[in-house]
Formats: sequence, structure tokens, C-alpha cells
Amino acid sequence: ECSLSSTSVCHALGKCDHAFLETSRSRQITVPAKRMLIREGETPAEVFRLLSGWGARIKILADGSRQILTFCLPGDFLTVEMLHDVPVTFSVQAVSEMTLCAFPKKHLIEQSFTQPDLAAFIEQLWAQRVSDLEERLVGLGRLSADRRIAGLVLDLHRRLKMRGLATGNEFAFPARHEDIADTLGLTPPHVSRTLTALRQDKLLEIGGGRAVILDYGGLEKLAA
Amino acid sequence: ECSLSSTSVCHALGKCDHAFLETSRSRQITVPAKRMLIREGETPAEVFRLLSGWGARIKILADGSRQILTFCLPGDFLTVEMLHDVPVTFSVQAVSEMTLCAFPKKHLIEQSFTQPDLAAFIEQLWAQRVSDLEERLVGLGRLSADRRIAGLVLDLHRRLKMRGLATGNEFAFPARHEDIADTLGLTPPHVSRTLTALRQDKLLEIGGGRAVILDYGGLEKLAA
DNA sequence: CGCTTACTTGAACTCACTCAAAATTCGTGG
DNA sequence: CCACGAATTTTGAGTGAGTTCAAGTAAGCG
Repeated sequence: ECSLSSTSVCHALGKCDHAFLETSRSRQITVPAKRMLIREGETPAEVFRLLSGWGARIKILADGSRQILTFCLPGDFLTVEMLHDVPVTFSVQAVSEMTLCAFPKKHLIEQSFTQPDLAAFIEQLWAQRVSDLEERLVGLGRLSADRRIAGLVLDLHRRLKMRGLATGNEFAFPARHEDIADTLGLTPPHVSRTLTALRQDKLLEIGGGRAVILDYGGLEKLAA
Repeated sequence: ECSLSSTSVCHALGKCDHAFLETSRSRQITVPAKRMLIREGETPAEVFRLLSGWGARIKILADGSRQILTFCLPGDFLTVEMLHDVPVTFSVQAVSEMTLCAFPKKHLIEQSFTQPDLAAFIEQLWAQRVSDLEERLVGLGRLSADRRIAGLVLDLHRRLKMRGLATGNEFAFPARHEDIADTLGLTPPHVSRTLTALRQDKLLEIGGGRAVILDYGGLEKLAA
């Protein structure tokens, strides 16, 4: 049993008053790693919020290859279309086992009529997602492999830290090399080589399901 | 003198009822090519809609290089932040000479309280922009230069056609090779070579400020 | 203990980059 | 209308980052 703001991760988001959302009844579900939860083109009747584990918003290309748009971390909504029954433009896949709570979309729509704050809150979510995508776009277009990885890890660290899910410069990192590769437009072998180089340079250590930022300043300078 | 729905491009957008916006007084301005209109970090008090010419939402990187996020075409809003006074996350530059009309943002905010449709309309704009960015992200991550160009041209053609700004498979194309390169993460020399190859393959002809799609099906197959 | 999955390493290859120069187009003033 | 300078596009040769394909190693897990 959970509500939009009853969990610790939700509190961490702060600022936005969504007390009104607490009344929405929800169901909680579990999804095993690699399972596809939402498929591109579907129109889910529920809005999902991630409680634990990582997910990925992905696109499958004609040739079968996969591009990860963004990782979903605990506290994130898997989709942002809250007021519209429009088909989603991507699929959502579990990177590690996910637990999440689901809110019927129609409750949100009803409440949007009486809650003027909701529109502003949702616009915030959109703006955040757009800003995120723009950042990624810049990285893919212009940066070398080591810089892309540096940027990705710093971004994940920042997002997890905001939610209190990173202790110091260390955090759980369930993504495999293939996931990193599909995010950054690289290949798993090259991700492996680049991570080895970063480890030798004493900047970053990823392995065994955990990430440790060894030299935060150095990593930032690389990503810039 | 123009209003949000008084121009032909606005009518082409259709569907959404924004008659209420017609009452908003606006000013019309002209911007020469290459001029920077909005700078990253600013909080413009107005919302701009493009009437003619092309613009580009861009990011300037630390090393001075430029990444174009999306092209703005006639009918597009340069920014989507309508209800919030938040800093924009990108700059906007004129690709060719632009004429546009500007609406005071505060009028929109006032009207959002009385117009529940406005929230839905704005969410549509956000969803469109996100979908656009996602598409671009996939292209940058996975596709070769010729496929990226094919995808970009088809996307521009689709958007212009919707607005009645493309006759058949031909349309005005004011972007230079440098603009294409900064959009797709390529270099101007390689754009030139790739365009030459596409011309020889009788797929696409770009030059003299115009684009002609010679083989629509072939270009689609390439971009897929 | 055997099987699967994930990661690492190596060698050859390729696409796109860099740098540089030549050719073309565009804009502007005479 | 032409001439000139600037911006843009084209072309060439050499280089390099990342890929592909393949084999080998390590790590979970029944």
C-alpha cells in the first residue's frame, strides 16, 4: 500500500504540495528484471511510480537494436502523460527487479479540475524530462565515449543523491554494460574498455552492481 | 498584427480551440539570420511564435561548439514554458531571417485559471517536443550519417507539409551544412560528402536554399 | 558441478574526423 | 550589371575513435 507522497523517495521530492494525491488508492506491483512493462503505442490506464529498482524508457529500432532514452530511478514516474489518454511513444523495460505503485489515471484527471496546482506540477515534470533529454542529446552528438560515461554516471549520482539513495560517492548500479552501451550509443566491448581506462585513471569504478566515484572533480572535468 | 490563431499556419494546427487566445494583444518582430534571440538561462517574459523563417534551439558547449536541439519552423513556439517563469534551458538562434509574434506570458497565466483546455493544449506541446527529442536521440545514438540526414529531412518535410509549407516533395531549406552538422553530430565536410552521395543515388537534392526529395520511398527505407 | 549470462581482451576494419586548399555561391557597393 | 570580398561548399589525404567478430574468462545459479 502506497500513495504518491507516503514514501521516503516522494518526500525527498519536496516542494510540490501533492497532499491531494494521497487520497488516490493505488496498487503495488513487482516486475522482474528485463521484463517489458509498457510497450510503445499502448495507452496505459494507470500512471506508475517507481519505488525500488531501475527501469529504462526504450525504443526498439527496425533492425532490432535498442536505444535507451533514460533510466528511471526510484521516485520517478515511468510516464508523464497524466492528463491525456494518448499512446506512449516508448516502451518501458525493467533493468533490475522493480517494485512500483500504480495510480488510475482517471483519478488524476478528475482532480486536475479542482487542483490548479496539478497543472503546474505536471509542467515541472515535463520540463525536467525535456531538459534531461536535451542534455543527453548534446552528449550523444559531440562527446567521446569516456566523456559520455562520465556524464551519465554523474547524472545518475545527482538524481540518486537528491532522493537519498547514494551514500557519499557510492551507489547501487544494477545496469549492465549492454544497458550503458544502449544508452550512450556505444557497444558493450567498448564500454568495457572505457570503464577499464577510467578505473586505471582512478576516476570511477563500476562493477558488482555498485558504482564508486573515486575522483568527483576529475570526473566532472572530464564530462564538462 | 497577429494573434495565436489568426495566421494560416495556426489554422493548420487545427483541433485545439484557442479562440480565447485571440484576445491577447501581441507585437510582431523581425530577427536577422544568425542573430541570437534568447539566451540559455534567461527568463523571457514573452512567448514567441514563429511566423516565417527557421530558428534553432541550441546549446553552446564548454569548448565553444554548438549543438542544435531542434529546428523551429513557422507555426512553432520557440519556447514551451508558458505557465512558469523558469529560465530556459537553451538558446534560440535565427537560422534564416525570422518574423515572429510575441505574447506576454502573464496573459497566458491569467487565462490558464479560467481555461481548463489550456493545460491540455500545453501538455500536447510538451508531449510533441519530447517525442521529437526522443526521435532525435535514437538517430544520434544508432544511425550512420546518411540515415541521420534522411531522417532529419523526412521529419522537416512532414512538419512543413502539416502546415502547408511544402508543395509535393519540395520545400524551402534555408539551413546551411554547418546547421545540419550541428544538428546531427557531424562535420560540414562530411555533410557535403553525404549529400553528394544521396544526390548521386537519386534520393535527395539539397542546394540553393531548397530541398527536393527525389525518392520518398527510398529515403524512408534508408531512414528506417 | 555444469550451464548460462556477463564481462574482458584481441585484431582487423570502417566510418567519420581533421586539416588544408580549391572552387563555388552570395552579398554588396561601384 | 558587373566586380570584388566574404561566406559557404566541395574535394583530398591522412588519422583515429569506435566497431565487428571472435575467442576466452569470470561470475552467478540451478
